[in-house]
Parts: sequence; C-alpha cells; structure tokens
Amino acid sequence: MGNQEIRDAGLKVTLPRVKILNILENAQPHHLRAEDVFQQLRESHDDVGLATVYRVLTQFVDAGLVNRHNFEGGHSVFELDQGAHHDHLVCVKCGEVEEFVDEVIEKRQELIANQAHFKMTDHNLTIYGICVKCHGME
Amino acid sequence: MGNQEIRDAGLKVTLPRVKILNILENAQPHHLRAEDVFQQLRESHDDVGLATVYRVLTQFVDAGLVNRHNFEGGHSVFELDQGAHHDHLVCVKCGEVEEFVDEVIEKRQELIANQAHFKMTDHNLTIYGICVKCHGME
DNA sequence: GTCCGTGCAAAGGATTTGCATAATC
DNA sequence: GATTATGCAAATCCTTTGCACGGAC
Repeated sequence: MGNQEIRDAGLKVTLPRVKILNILENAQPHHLRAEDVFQQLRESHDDVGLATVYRVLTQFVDAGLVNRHNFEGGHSVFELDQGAHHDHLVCVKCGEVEEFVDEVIEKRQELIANQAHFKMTDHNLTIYGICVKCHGME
Repeated sequence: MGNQEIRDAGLKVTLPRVKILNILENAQPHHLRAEDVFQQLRESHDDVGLATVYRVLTQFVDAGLVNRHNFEGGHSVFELDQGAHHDHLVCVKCGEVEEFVDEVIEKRQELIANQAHFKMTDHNLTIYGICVKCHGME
C-alpha cells in the first residue's frame, strides 16, 4: 500500500492522506485539480476539508510523490509522480490530457539547458490542441 | 508606430493602450507581469488603473499582439508576440527568463501531435533551472 | 500525553466585473 | 453625439493561513 510512502515522507498516516493518495493512484485521467479531489472525497462520503486537500497535496509535492502543473486556466493540476518523466498533450476544448515521452526532445532539452549554463531542475512541455473527439464538433 | 496595430485589432487608440504597447515593445526582459506594467506606467506618471492594464493586456492577447504565459508562481506574464515562436528557460531562483528556439524540438512536436491525432493550436516548452548568476549563491 | 493534523472560517493574491464618468471617432 | 474606454471599488476564483479541537504515535 501507499501507507509506507506516506510514512517515508515523514508524515503521519491519517485518513485524509491515505484517501487522497488513493484517489491520485486510481485517477483516470491522472490529472486532477484540488477541487476534483475534494469532490471525489465528498462522493465517497469521506468528508475532508478543501484546505486539507490543498495541504496534503502540497506535502505530497514536497515529498516528491506528486507533481503539480500550471497549465493554462488559472488553476493547478496534480498527478502522481510515476517515476518516469513525461510531457502533456492538452485538448483546449474538453481539457483532456494525454501523456507522452520523447527521448529526442529530452536529450535536446538537456543540451539547451547546458548551453545556457542553466542547471536544469525541471522541464515542462505542453502541446495544446484539439483532440480527435472534439475535432468533428467544430 | 504601433498605433496602427491597435486600430487593426479593432480597438480605439487610447493613451493607456499606446503606453502599454510601448512598454511591451521596449521591455527588457521581454516578460512582464501585469503588476510590472502597472508600475512602469506609474513611474512615468501615466497613471492607469490596474484593471485597465489587465483589460488591455487581455485585448492584446485576443488580438494576437501579445502572448500570455503561466509559469510556476501563481501569476501570468505577458510578452509582445514577435512573430517567431520560441520557448523559455526560467530561473527558479530569480525568475529570469531566457528565450530559445530549437528546430529539432519544433519538428518533433508536430510529429507527436499528429500521432496523437491532435490538431495542434499551440505549444509551450519551459525548462526550469538555476541560472549562472544564482548558481554560485547556493 | 505530546505533537502533528484537521476543520472551519477568515485572509490573501491575482484577476475580473459593474457602473458612472470620460474619452475617441 | 454615439459608442467604446477608463477608473474605482467590489466581486470572484484559487489557494493559503490562524486557531481551537481531535487523532496518531
């Protein structure tokens, strides 16, 4: 279970933390807003305050369990850190998010960071577009 | 002058719009927060309300004159659209932004969008890191 | 029992909006 | 002169914080 991951992060194993980690692990799509997590908790009658959702998500991010992204739209989205880095395709119509990995781009990014004498800490490639489903609906 | 660009956008040529466009054209670095624009206006004694700054920037974005980015940090930055697409290197320490273009990555992105059957509308690559200046200060 | 975690409500920052006034065309 | 812009203040959205209570270890 994920309980060990919580403990390893130096956090007490509490109901809200376990539930939230669970939601993130089973999330389909992987990317959720704090509000989404909050709603899912509510639906399963595990009432957790929105403030706690934010606090726990932030703690998970600090612990490296979760990643936080700021796509367009004025809100953050959170996803479980699956180890492997990946980038995103976001549909500007329906908000659907797909993931992809491209080694060529990964390598290239390192090269660019080095040339600019930046010590790269993170990178984020997002392609915005219209997905197949929304395509016909124009 | 840029007055024609404003007119072409279907907007009346007003002092706030001219001043703001001017600030963006001469901005060094290119990327400014709404608050930065607001301050620069204040410094040149052209007092414009912050609400107007936001309104004008949004209108410029809609008109394609300006691009808006949401890097980490909970606020948007605006930059003049210089025609040529480019990506960003952002220093996580001092917030400095550098620009770059990489054809290999550009091509690769198109390929990926096509494979996923996304009609690409935009894309955004941001590399976060620590710049040379902040490097020694660790 | 101590310390950390939670809920609630209030605070906070960035951005938007409503409305009366003032400017452009 | 009609229409579109602006300024100000209030409103809104997302997120964080303060504080008293409750739960984990």
